[in-house]
Amino acid sequence: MKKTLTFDQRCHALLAQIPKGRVSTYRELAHALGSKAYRAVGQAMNRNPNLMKVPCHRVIKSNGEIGGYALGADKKRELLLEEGIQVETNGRIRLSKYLHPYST
DNA sequence: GCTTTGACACTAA
DNA sequence: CTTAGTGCCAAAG
Repeated sequence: MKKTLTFDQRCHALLAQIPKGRVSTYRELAHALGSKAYRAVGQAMNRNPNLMKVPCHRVIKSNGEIGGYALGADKKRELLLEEGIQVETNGRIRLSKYLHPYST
């Protein structure tokens, strides 16, 4: 039995901690892992970890923009609205209000 | 084991 | 505000 958890897997783990109606950013996520692999974090999502298991749609850019999504950024925006997350007319999200604070 | 690929971040102009 | 360029890291080829 080995863990050898890949960077991606660790991202999924943190992602799973994000409650509904809350979001996180690629930067925060990477920072929580003690890395600056902002890009790698996104990679983990794009590789479709488990859309049913990991709330990939709750991860946005550090500047508040929606960012991308494997199923389309538009779809992602819908999901976020479903979560009760308001999106500014400029297509941005107020991080100061929805950003999930990690325990670490 | 080096090269390519990205759902990003940051700075400068 | 936008555009362009550079830096960053891990996974896949």
